Amino acid sequence: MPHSSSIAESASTHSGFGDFRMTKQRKVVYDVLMDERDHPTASEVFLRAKGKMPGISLATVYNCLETMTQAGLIKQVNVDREASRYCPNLRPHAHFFCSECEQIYDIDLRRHADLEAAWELPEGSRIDHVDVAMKGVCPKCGSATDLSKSEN
Amino acid sequence: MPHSSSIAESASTHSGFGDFRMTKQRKVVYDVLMDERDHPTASEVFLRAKGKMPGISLATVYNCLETMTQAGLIKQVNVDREASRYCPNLRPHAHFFCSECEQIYDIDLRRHADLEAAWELPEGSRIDHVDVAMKGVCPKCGSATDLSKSEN
DNA sequence: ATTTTTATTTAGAATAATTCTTGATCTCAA
DNA sequence: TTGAGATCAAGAATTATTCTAAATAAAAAT
Ligand SMILES: [Mn+2]
Ligand SMILES: [Mn+2]
Ligand SMILES: [Zn+2]
Ligand SMILES: [Zn+2]
Repeated sequence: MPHSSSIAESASTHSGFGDFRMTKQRKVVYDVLMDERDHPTASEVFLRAKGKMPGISLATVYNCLETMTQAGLIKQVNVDREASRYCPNLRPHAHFFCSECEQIYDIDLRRHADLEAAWELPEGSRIDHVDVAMKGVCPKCGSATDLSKSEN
Repeated sequence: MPHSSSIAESASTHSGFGDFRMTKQRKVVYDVLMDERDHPTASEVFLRAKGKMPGISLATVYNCLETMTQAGLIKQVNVDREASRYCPNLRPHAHFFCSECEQIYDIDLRRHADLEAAWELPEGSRIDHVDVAMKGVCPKCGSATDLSKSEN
């Protein structure tokens, strides 16, 4: 048996595809997302990936992010019309976007919380996916802003 | 007293701005959204607006949608990376996107439902806005699909 | 091991939604 | 009426993303 076996090393296992290959490039892109779980954009992933594999191209980064999203290994996260960001956290979670530091934070669902119960869904709707995005100010920026506002 | 007084006829009243003018073009764009509350894109609004005001330009439609969004008269709705759609429904509501008919439906919040309670928000977070988007199949398409699937 | 097939990578061109620029036109208020 | 600021309009520019086509790499078949 060879060395470590992470989720990223088993190929077609996790996808809905019969043929998803965890290539060197895809591994690098996946590792970039796992290294810093800060929801980078494709361009940011590209820059970081070049550190590990100088020859990789932006097109390939886009390809990898696309196929891995399709395969369900990562998630694409959209905030308004900004560039898509990517997230390797597969638990169901919401995203909190701090408008001060422009960081995106993962927000976990409370146990037993029923998301769909809060909504007046028409009878017979089939829900495949629920996307929750919150905007505001994170605790760190909130206290910093409070201080700068009181000193005037 | 002249004719009807809708929300769209009072100018700076509803905005955070000191100077928002409800111009002829903005009224046309607003009325397009009110006429068919189906979340059209900017291009769709443009086509419909030309019916009421042939000389209007796409740039102006974009400008109107932008300023009216800023003013809080309408909402911008984003589904994935697709073109933004626009919605004049100011009540807090979620959006349901049917992947069959590609229609967007407004989903109202149940009374007394507490959206933020479902999430493990870090202490001290300030939430300004919560965005909920659901994807699936609407009742109409759901039953239609069932029939076409069983006849084979 | 060699060939064949298929998937993937890559660079650059193309696309599409949106934003920007600039000058004309309109509106408000002095 | 006149001047300042707001808005409109046409087209250029931007930007994230997708597409294209040829080269490369990996898997399967021989
Ligand atoms: Mn996330
Ligand atoms: Mn709506
Ligand atoms: Zn912050
Ligand atoms: Zn439908």
